Formats: sequence, C-alpha cells, structure tokens
Amino acid sequence: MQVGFAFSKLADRLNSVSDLSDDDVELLAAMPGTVKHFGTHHHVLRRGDDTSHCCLLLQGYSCWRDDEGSGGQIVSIQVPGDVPDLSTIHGSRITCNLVTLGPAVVIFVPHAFFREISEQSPALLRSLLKLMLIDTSMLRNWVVNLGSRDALTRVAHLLCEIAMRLRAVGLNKDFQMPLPFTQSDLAAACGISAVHANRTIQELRRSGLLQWQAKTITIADWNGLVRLAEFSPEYLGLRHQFTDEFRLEPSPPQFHARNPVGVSSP
Amino acid sequence: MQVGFAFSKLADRLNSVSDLSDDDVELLAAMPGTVKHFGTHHHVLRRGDDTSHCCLLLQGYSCWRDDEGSGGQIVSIQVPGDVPDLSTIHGSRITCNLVTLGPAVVIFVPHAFFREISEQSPALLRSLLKLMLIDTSMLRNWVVNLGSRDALTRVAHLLCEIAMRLRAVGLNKDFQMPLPFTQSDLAAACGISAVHANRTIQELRRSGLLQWQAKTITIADWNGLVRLAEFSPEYLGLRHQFTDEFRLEPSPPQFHARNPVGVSSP
DNA sequence: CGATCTGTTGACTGTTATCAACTCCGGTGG
DNA sequence: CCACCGGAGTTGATAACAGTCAACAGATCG
Repeated sequence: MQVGFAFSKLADRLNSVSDLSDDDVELLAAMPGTVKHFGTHHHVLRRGDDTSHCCLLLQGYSCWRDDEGSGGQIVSIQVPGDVPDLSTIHGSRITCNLVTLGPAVVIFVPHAFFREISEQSPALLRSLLKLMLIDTSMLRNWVVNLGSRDALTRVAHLLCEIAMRLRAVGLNKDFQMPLPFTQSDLAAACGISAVHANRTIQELRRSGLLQWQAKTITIADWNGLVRLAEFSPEYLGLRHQFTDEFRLEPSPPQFHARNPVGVSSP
Repeated sequence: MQVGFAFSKLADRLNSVSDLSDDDVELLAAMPGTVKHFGTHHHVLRRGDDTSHCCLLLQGYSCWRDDEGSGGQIVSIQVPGDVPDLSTIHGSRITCNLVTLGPAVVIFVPHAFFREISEQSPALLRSLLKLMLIDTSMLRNWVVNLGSRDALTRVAHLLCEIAMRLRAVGLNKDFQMPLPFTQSDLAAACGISAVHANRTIQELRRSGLLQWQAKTITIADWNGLVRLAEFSPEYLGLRHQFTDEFRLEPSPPQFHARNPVGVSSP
C-alpha cells in the first residue's frame, strides 16, 4: 500500500454513500498522513487517548472493543475505507479501544485536513456527516441484532453486513473475502461464547450457506444467507447502485455450484 | 407545560453536559416551536418521515423502536430535555419509529433554529455536537449491555441509566421517579421476553433494590443497584458535578428521607 | 520442536423463551 | 349498578437455546 494512493480508499468509501465530483477527489488527493502497519489484535487507539489525527483504515479490519469488565464486547467493526474515529474531528476523547482484527494498515490523518476539505466543499462536508450518521445507524442495527435475534441469525447478519460493506468499496467481487477473524472475535462481536460461535459457524457450513477456511470466507448461497439473517441493507446508507447490484446476484458464486441457487427463471 | 418555558428543558440538558453562559441561555430563550401532547404508545415520528423540525421531549419518555420484523426492539430511550432526532438538522430521513412510552409532551422546533444558534454561539454548537456524540456513546454502551450481560443486569443497568439521566436534568431528586413503562416496554428495550422481564423485576424487588408500583419506581438501594449493574456513568458524558453528586449518595433514599440527601462530611 | 493460539467436540448446567392459564384493574356500555 | 372487556401483571410447566468446563487436534511460530 503506497501512501500516495491512500486517499483513494477514502474516496471509494465516500463514493459509496454519495456522488463524488472530480473536484472533491482532487481535494482528497492532497491528503497528508502517516501510514502504520499493525499485527493482529493490536491496539490502534486506547481509551482515553486524545490525538489530533483520525485513523483511516486502508487494509484489514479493526473494531471498537469495550474491555471494561464486559468480557471484551466488540461494539462495531470497520472495513477498509472507514474512519473509525471520524467523530473526534471536533475534539473529544476516545472512549473505547480500537483494535485490529487480523493484520491491518492504517493511515493517521490530521483532523485539520478533514476540517479544511469540509470548508472547501459543502458536498464533502455532507458526505462526511453522512458517514457519521451511518455509523450511528449501524450501531442501532446492531442493537436490534443483539436484542432480537438468536446466535445463528446474528452471525449470518454480521457476515452479510461485512460482505456488503466490502462490496461497496470495491472489495469482495465474487462472494469471497479475506476474513482473518478469530472465532473468538466473532463471538465477541455477536455476544455469544466462543464455543457457541464455533457450533454456529459449523451449522452455516453444514447448511451449505458458506465456507470458511484459511482465513477466507466464501459465501456459497448469498440469497439463503440474506434470508436467514433477515438482512436488509438500507441502514448502511449505500447508494442504490451498490445495494441493487448485490441484491440481484442470483448466487452462482464459486467453483462447483452447478445449479444456481435462488430465483428460477424470469 | 407552557410554551414559554419549553426552552428551559433544552437548557437543562445542555447544561448537564457543558457550561452554559447567560448569553447562550438568552439565545435558547428565543426558541420557537409547536407543542403537542401524546398518549401512551403513540407515534411521534415514523420511519421515512422527512420533516424540517426536531422534537424536543418536554415531559415523559420516548424511544426509537425498530418495528421491522424484530419484534419491536427498542433501540434507545429519551428523557425530558433530549432531542431524539437532533442529528437530522443537516437533513436526512428518519430510519426508525419514535414512539412515546407513557403520556408525553413534545415541542417541534424548526431545524433553522438550531442552525442559527450554532452559528451565533460556538459554545452552543459544541454542546449540540456533544449531545450527538453522547447519543452514539449511549448506543455503544447499550450494545455492550445486550451483548455481554444477563437479563437481571441489563434491567438494572437500564434503570440506573434512566435515574442518572433524569437526575442530570433536575428530575428524580430522591431516587423516586415516574416510570410509566409497561413491562413489555422494558422487555423490548432489554431484548428479553415480557414474561422474563416480569420475573426479573420481581427479583429486583425481592432483593430490596427497588420498588415499582403505580407507574412509579423507587430505588431503595442505589449502591446495590449500581454494583449489580456494573454501572459506571462516564459514557453519559455528564459534567462531574452531576455524576459525583449521585455516586456519593450512600443509599438512604426514598419518601421519608429526613436528613438531606447528599455529601455528609469529610 | 516445544509453546501457544485456534478450532473442535462432548457432557453438563444454567438461562431464557414459549405456551397457557389466571388475576387484577380500569373503563365502557347495557 | 353490574357485566363485560381488554390490557397489564403474574404464575407454572416445558422446551429451546446458550454458557461452561474439560479435553484434545491442528496450526503457527519462535
């Protein structure tokens, strides 16, 4: 990952929620920052930190994790292009730990840069605000998930969400994506025990919905997974071109799926 | 409730998170709006609405409720002084239903008012931003709650939070507060069944932690409840004067509290 | 090549949901 | 005034779900 292209990750993300003009992309291209590589389960930010930078995730996954007596509950997960601490632009202390899930690459971008581009382009300001609103929306959705669905459905929902978000920033082209999560990570995100997470994944595998090996997940039956999870992507605030494209996939993904699962004809 | 004093509810709320200057209060006093009374379980806003007003809750409780197939999961709860849809100032569609819990009084305030006072007072802008950040923080905390605590602890935590938030806006002086929630409401908020909510409340009563009758809750043992719930109020973003005051209460609460509640002596 | 982390399995326990019945209460209409 | 009704709270029995403990296999990494 070259520093020079880091801005394009942010551009992809902004473009997934609103139309980005060429001028705006040009503004983004001036993004300064310091790139840093992290191993798995490393802290990017710690509760109480008070920096003058935002983290833009370039590669891999990260999460906000509450480590205060809650058994390490994962509160939200970020994919490349996300800026986990975007809301600290206007100054406020970090209240959770930002931890990598698998190896990750992050670029630290000065708050000032975001403030500047917000002043120079009302459209960018609106897009950044929208990213923050979407964060809240995803959080609300996750409350619904934890509060009203069982383990199997929660896991399925999380995987649907991640797949869709990756897709929106140009990754996960063929229902196959790297997912270096530990089963314990998954458990921490879904509020279940690691043992139960394991059994839940096995059930998903057994039902032929997905494969998950060598830190790579392959969704074998997207429609089935979506149906099981009762997943509807509106809350992600993505432009229709992204959700539509994904929803319409009948589901003829990987290597030996002879008879396409899903809608039959018309 | 007179329209003329509606602004003071917002002032109380803002004052609970940051110091409010006299000038700022004066700006707030010009707040226009339309007051509306609601019965219990009535819709204030519906998913998909797109208004040019914010709701300021003056009396009673409201909640964001997801009614799409999730069995009516309650995502967050508001107390008087809260502005549930503050984040729509910059325009964005409502994605949940805003429902009253018990009778409630709401004032609809034009977006424009919030934008104006934000321009005229940087301090007010910061306070309003802080309110939004706190909303997110509460949401994160609720994810932790649902994901990592059992029914008893969840209910206890919710009650602690509500008590503290009421306190911060000048209500709930003596550990006694109106709580017109249905047990089913409580269940929907905590992600448990109504039957189990009932049993959980009974256990809280049996342990002598609280009483709950005639739509009024009396916390009999604040310290005990806090300990059970593992409640720590930092995430509410309240100024220390409010949390300190409340935390130090030894626990001699309710109706016949002869000796003034508060700090005794060093 | 041993240490450690991750995934897997079985047996058991504990928590919570579900179903069904019944009470209590306030309101409403006969 | 009383009969009736619906909503809310309560209870017990049962079943589904998920947590815990313990052991072990396989991978990974110094």
